[in-house]
Amino acid sequence: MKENRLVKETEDLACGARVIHEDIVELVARDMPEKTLLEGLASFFKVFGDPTRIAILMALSKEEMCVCDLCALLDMKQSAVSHQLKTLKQSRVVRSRRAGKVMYYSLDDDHIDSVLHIGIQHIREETTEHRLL
Amino acid sequence: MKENRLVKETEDLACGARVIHEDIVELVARDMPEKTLLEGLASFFKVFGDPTRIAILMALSKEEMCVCDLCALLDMKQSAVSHQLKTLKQSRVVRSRRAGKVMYYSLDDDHIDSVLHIGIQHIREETTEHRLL
DNA sequence: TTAACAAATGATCATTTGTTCATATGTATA
DNA sequence: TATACATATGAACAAATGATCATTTGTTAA
Repeated sequence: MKENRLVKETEDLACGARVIHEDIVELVARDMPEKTLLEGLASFFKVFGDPTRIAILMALSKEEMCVCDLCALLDMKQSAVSHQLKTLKQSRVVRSRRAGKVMYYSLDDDHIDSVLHIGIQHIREETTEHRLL
Repeated sequence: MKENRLVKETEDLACGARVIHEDIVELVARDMPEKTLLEGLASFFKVFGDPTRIAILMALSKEEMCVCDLCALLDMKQSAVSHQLKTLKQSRVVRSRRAGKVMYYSLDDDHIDSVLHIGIQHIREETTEHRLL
């Protein structure tokens, strides 16, 4: 039976599941990124997962802006904006520069803009597909 | 005073903040995406903000895989994997196809792979910069 | 139809997250 | 130095999230 070559009954896995395609699992396992990279990626993207932060990023993708201007633009408390900017900065998504009392924020590098635009493209194509189907 | 042209003292904003660069705020406000798009983007990216889901996506970026193989690869309970796959599918990040009892999952489109790779690039350059500074 | 199994789902619970309030820093200027 | 202002930060709390357990749904083959 050639099926036996592919199917391995392993009741003793921690997850309690059987492996159906042992070969593929091993192949994929071989070049899975390290846990550190997976976590790094997750916390990088997590930052994009909030509407307020996305709004901030879209704004900064147009212009460098200071905290209180962002407050006005988003109609949000200064504290809330500052907290979010801190999150964004810690993840190196945004950089800041001081000019007297004013702190100016801008996107850290071009990757940020790229990520945003791919997201927008993905969403637009989704809604387009709906029309086609 | 030319400063007065730029500075507008608006104590009556909901956010209680003053606008320092009124012109920039208005400029940026003009082509801010709609709230719907901002929320769409956020929930799209939110999906990338978890190590387990990133692991699943990295795996699927190599090979189409079924649920129990993912369980084995990630050493996770079938239920946990299924729940995450549901999340991924609802956000149209992943698609599924049934073959008998087995459900095969794969990335929804090329955007997903692009997003992942930009993330990886961003992280790599970060660590490179550290060495240079 | 029944047994076996792959996958999905609902409820639960500990943990994380985002906002708010109150307050603290840091900077410029009177 | 004292005051005003731009921003940052800590504590608190409601809301969202992810894993787990138990159970259900859907599919195949005996």
